[in-house]
Amino acid sequence: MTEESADRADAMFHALADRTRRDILRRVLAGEHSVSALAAAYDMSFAAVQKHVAVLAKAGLLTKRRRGREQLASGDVAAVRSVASMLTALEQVWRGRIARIDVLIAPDPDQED
Amino acid sequence: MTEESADRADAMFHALADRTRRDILRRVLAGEHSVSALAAAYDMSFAAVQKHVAVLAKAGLLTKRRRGREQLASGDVAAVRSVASMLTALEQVWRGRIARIDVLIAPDPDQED
DNA sequence: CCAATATACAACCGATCGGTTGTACGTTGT
DNA sequence: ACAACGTACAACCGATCGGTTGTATATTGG
Repeated sequence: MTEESADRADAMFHALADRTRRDILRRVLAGEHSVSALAAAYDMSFAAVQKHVAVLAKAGLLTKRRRGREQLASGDVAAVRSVASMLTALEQVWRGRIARIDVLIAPDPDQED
Repeated sequence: MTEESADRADAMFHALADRTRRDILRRVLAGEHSVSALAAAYDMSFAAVQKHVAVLAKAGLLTKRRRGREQLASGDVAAVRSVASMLTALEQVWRGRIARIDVLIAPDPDQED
């Protein structure tokens, strides 16, 4: 379970670690856009943008719904908030120096301490 | 300097997109730790941990100070907050459904990100 | 002085990344 | 009916990633 949430965190931060994807996320948080409408905004191939959208979708940061031949993407604000809350948890560690509840904050990789 | 802030954002999200680095960051936010003290906590080589620390340092998420032959790492909570504020900005885009696409493309330089 | 400690960094390796082109397939409008 | 559109995916490529080992350089303690 902690392993899964770590996988999810990895995927979300990775998805956000690319400026094109952050820009796409901004657009789909503002409103629904088809993949081709998104692709038109960038100086790269349709396939490249489609892959960026897929990365964001896999991370749960956006969802897609079909409308005819189009695929409409919408940003998932709850997922964005969940990333923000991870950072808030880190900030709380700093604030309180609560080193003892470390399991709550970050699912530890295999270490023996 | 939109390009530089995007570079910084790339570096920060990338640094956070690895569970070992998130765990290291959590530890150094809780208090100063030498690189070797950190390395002792993980089932990987010292060099691997040292590189993770370097990635976090390059992203500005931690700072190092020398104490004799040791290098003490501390988490930079301001940097963590700056990442959180990027997500808050995204959430605001969702909340307001900002229709001004031009603002999304060219963020005004006097805003904090 | 000398051995142990702490760090840094280079070289290497397999895996993944971010991009490309090409192909396939369902949907739509005329 | 059928050409154009929208999407998905595979194969490929150079670059980067996350790890390793090995070496170099300070610094410390006995």
